Amino acid sequence: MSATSVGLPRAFFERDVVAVARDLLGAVLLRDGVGGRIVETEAYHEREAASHAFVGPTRRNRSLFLRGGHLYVYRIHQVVCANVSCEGAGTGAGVLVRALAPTHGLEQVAARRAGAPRRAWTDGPGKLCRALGITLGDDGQDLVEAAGPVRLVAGPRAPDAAVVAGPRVGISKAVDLPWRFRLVGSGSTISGG
DNA sequence: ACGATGATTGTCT
DNA sequence: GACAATCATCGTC
Repeated sequence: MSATSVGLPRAFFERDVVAVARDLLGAVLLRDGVGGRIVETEAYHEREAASHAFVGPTRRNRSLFLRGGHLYVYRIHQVVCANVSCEGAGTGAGVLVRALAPTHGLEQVAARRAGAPRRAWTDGPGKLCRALGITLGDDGQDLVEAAGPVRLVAGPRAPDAAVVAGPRVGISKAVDLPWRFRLVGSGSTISGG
């Protein structure tokens, strides 16, 4: 409920997708006031094979090609995951939000993740979407103009010492790119996950 | 119209 | 750590 909550500007997203993925650590993702601090992200770009945008625009991935700052929500297996589009219009690039630390609307989060231990409430891309109530209906929303229920609020910049970069997980192509970023607490062990 | 394919999660060992 | 569930999307016939 801070009066200083500031939505991230368009220019933040219209940059190299890898830089945005790193800088998104610490930002707060909310849906209807429920959400938390982003602690893990991954960058995807149309020029590498692991990206949904690699094959060019399709009905499903079209949001990735919108100019930076739009939401791309897709379904995989039985789950929904959320990205934020980056770079310019026509370029398929986006940051996958892989994990966050709940800070707002804890009751809602707990209710939606009933049955899961607290540590597993929002530690995966599908889990956090369920916890926040993000659905396919949120696909294509513009986060900068905040016309929809999803908001992305700036946080203090994560110090480099607290950021760990490594290979992305859950993919079979372009596995060597170190485009996964995690925010780790002081004293935390760095494990590949 | 048909078949292969996942940017995952939960469960079992 | 390994493995199956499960279905919309996408390319091909």
